[in-house]
Amino acid sequence: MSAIVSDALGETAPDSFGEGADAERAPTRSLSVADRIRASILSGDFEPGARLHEVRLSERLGVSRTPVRSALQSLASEGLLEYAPNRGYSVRRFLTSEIVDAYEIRTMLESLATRLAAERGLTDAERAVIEGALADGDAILAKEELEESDRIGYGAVNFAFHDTIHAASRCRMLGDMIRMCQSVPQSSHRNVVSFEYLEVRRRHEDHHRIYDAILLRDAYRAEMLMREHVASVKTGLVRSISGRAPTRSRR
Amino acid sequence: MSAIVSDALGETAPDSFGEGADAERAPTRSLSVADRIRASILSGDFEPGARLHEVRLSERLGVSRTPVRSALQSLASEGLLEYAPNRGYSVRRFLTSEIVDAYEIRTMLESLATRLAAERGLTDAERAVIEGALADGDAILAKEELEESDRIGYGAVNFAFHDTIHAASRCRMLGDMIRMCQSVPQSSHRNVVSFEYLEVRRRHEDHHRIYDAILLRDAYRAEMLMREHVASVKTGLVRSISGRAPTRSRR
DNA sequence: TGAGCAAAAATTGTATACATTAATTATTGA
DNA sequence: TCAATAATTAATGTATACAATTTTTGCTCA
Repeated sequence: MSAIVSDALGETAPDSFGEGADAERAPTRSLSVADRIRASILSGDFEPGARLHEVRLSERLGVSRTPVRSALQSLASEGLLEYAPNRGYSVRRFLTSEIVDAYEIRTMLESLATRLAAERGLTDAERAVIEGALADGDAILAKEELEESDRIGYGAVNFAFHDTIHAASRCRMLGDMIRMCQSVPQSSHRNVVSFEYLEVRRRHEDHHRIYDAILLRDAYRAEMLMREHVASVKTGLVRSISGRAPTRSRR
Repeated sequence: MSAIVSDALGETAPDSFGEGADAERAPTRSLSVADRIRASILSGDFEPGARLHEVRLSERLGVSRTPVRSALQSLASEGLLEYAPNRGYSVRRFLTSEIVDAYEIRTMLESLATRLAAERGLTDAERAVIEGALADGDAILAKEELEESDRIGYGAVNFAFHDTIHAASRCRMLGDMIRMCQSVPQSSHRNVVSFEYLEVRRRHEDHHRIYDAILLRDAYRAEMLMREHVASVKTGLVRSISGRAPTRSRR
């Protein structure tokens, strides 16, 4: 992987609860604890719906309940946990419909981010990261077939590409919202849903076209390309959720 | 105003810090305090950028720092406050560009919500609320001119219409995100930016058309109508920000 | 045996004391 | 007089004790 891309990733090792140097660098215990619990949840340490007991977490993490409570509140506001007054926090359950809906939302948000990035232009650093990601992806695909081990590598490429566009939109709120969408299972850019060679190559070609459109400042084309790009991933996901139609949220 | 609409509004009186029956009903102090501080900020009690000292707030509200801290964290995650580690919370400043960007985002989110509402259909109660709002708006506009006192009334109508569509999208995340957009100054549905008769009438006609499209389950037309509807409000806002182009965020 | 209820335990919510960091003021030196 | 720095003040961060609520347990009674 190009050094530029791996730098841009921040490379948070999935140190589930083992206080990585990363977490230790956080300015307060509350933030560090939030990072550690988040990583733990995303790596699947807790079942969906599982309660997170404040005392147990505080003992396990070696801090008092205060920073734990603060961290849990943060994670709930990120959409990772559910909160009920006097009953604490639990890992959020996602209905299939919510996962699909999150893709609908992301389709709109990412295409908007791409339009704004095209309108506002890229910095030199951002161009370098994207070009690195595109080159890395080209290299992975040059083999004409994909191994399971390429999943992580291409996941990083995919993440770097999209994340840099989010940053280039120069709109913090947009980045925050896209991050919320990504806390939904199977919706992270690191997770490449369908991993067949032709699918991945097609999506990588999309990346090239989107980047070209951004460089040419063709905001409308960039927006539409990204919309189709994300929407096609959603379609793939829906198809992969077996044959049955996505279940609708009850009420 | 029709009873149905005013019911649907929940009518949170702007009781800046006076613990309304509403806040008192909250299950925990943290939540009640958050409600009271939020109302206080939105009613303009604090300058943008003003620090919110935990001790002063806790004294003023008659609670300890614990629920105040929890409330401040909530408000920061809503986008109303800014947080810096070891330096506390302050009222978020919005650049003009951020206000405009929030409208761009809302345009996408609200049009998506409208499409989903059309696809998924309305409950009887939702139809009743919207029809009430439309009738109330018709009544206000029947006079062929608007007084300043109509601002609040039409604001309520506007809010009821949009809020019901958000609910009908059956997508909590979408509602949350639209709420984040509305914490941006001048971006609440209650705030009717331009209040000239012809402008308001045009927008109210939009409401009628959007509702028709939803009833007919014409998802694409409903989406596009809402997109244009919100975008036109944005355009009006940009025009009203005097002649100069909206300032771009630095960096 | 099971439903209903009461007591106990466990868990979250709040207050407060202390620790740590940032901001302010005072002091020293040139 | 001003700049740099030390001492002080004030603010936030954390730990812990207590209060209120929820959940569990075990009992009673039909």
